[in-house]
Amino acid sequence: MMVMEKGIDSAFEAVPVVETGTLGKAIAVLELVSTAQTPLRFTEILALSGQPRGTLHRQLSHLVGEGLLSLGSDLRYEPGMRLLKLASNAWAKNQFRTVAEPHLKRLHDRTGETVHLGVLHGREIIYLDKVESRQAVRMNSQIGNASPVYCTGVGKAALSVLPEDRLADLVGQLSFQAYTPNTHLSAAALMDELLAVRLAGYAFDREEHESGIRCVAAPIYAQRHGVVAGVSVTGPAYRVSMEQLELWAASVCDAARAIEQEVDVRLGPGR
Amino acid sequence: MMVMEKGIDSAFEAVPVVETGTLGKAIAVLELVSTAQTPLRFTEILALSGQPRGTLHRQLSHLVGEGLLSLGSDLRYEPGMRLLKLASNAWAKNQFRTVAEPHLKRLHDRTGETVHLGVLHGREIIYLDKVESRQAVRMNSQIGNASPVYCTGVGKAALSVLPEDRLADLVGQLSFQAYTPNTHLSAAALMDELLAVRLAGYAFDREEHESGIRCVAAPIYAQRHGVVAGVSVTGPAYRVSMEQLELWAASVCDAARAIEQEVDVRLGPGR
DNA sequence: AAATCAAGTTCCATATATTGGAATAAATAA
DNA sequence: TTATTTATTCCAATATATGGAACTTGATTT
Repeated sequence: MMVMEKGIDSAFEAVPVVETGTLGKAIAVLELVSTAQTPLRFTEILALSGQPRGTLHRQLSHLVGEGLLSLGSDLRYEPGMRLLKLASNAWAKNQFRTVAEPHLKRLHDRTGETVHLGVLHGREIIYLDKVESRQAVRMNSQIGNASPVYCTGVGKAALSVLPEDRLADLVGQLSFQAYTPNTHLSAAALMDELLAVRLAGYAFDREEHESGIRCVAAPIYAQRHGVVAGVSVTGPAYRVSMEQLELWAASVCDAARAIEQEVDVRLGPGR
Repeated sequence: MMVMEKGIDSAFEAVPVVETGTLGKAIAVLELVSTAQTPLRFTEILALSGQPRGTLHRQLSHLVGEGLLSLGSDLRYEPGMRLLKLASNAWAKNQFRTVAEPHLKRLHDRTGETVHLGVLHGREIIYLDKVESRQAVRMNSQIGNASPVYCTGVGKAALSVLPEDRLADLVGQLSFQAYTPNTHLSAAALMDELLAVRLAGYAFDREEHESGIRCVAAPIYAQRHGVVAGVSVTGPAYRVSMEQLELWAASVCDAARAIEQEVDVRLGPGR
């Protein structure tokens, strides 16, 4: 039943490959409610989840009892505060993030643009940290945010260092969506670009995820820690030319390599 | 078995009052790992959790399978990326936060100091949002962070609007810790101050949680939504005098009342 | 190398919690 | 009021979790 070697699974699989029992079903309900655009009523969840009434009712009451969901007086379920608390802990103590932090700052000092740190989780990139020029818009909006691998700089950088078989697996499971006119829409197109990324050692996002936003990213492969990740420098197209990004590529790669090394030193042999 | 009226439970109880079955036990393990200062090995968790070996092993494997924990190649368990993703969704879509946001910004514009929005969850305050002057230090550190009710401005403000019986319950369960020389250390002392807070309509934090940090806070009681919360303006003692805070109190109260009203309008009758 | 020890994993009969259909109750509308 | 939708509770059947013990694995010592 355990099909993967232990340890390095986290970066590759989000959807359970192992049995997760009743917990898995409960978390599926949690995800459903937490992904919904607006608080849901019992019947709506019933329809979406496909669970039997009695079962769903108990699952929800358990989730509410744990503070993972909250039930308003209007009988609508929405994500609970405990999720924030758990995640806050997770984020604050994350060793990979802690190690990377100063390097992100330095990269930001050099470029003056927004720096992202994202890790590969299943078929998505989850942003772990961000250093922003000024607090222009919402500052936290990005952290914990999940974005597609195939149209973000960090995503393509991360993919470029995956072992061949893992990559094939993952790309096979992707479904492509045209966020902008520049978004890659086929596995073939993506694989083609990954070839170029592997040669250069860094990846661009040429307004593929969001019009008017481009970035340059470099991969971080912390094998021992089972982390496949990436750093990027992002900016608005009107201010940051592709030539500029090209010039920054070296710095981004430096930062990535520095993080990689420090992670290996700090979390590697010692642990 | 259900002892509380439905709907308004979320703000008052964090620890399960209802049975939460196997989910509860799994989440307890998750919390344990996620609260630890450093990634834990199986045996350490075994000792801390008090569960039998076989049981714990399965719980952990389910949590890992769901991406809530991750297991490194060094056989240490640490919080998984999925927590961040779930929380990010929860935060981004939180209606209370969304409604409050512009009011927080306005309050920040008026005062120039850091503005916090925190909600009462069980015996703690969980920070839901923050508007900061400049990105001095870590900007995200505060969101999702849990702080004691008895020594934060937001905490005392929130307590001041709780119904008598709920308040008694909650205060009875507190255990006090001296974060600074100014921290209240007894239920009596806290209740005394709450009396004053109720009269004034706002609360101070006189360097009770962190030396050199003071704030003024006002309560938000969104009954319909089952939310007890608070807004605050926080600053370093060297720059912000108590007199200054006193002057800001009116603005803070205005913001709180505005949020209260808008929540009632937007989430109240319509839903 | 072999032996020892510690840490992690699997096994399986038993106990228990989950399951899910159906009945009930509560809220809302006609 | 009655009708109707929606939420909650009930309970026998069943699947899942439980937990002690056996087993593996890997490191350390003799």
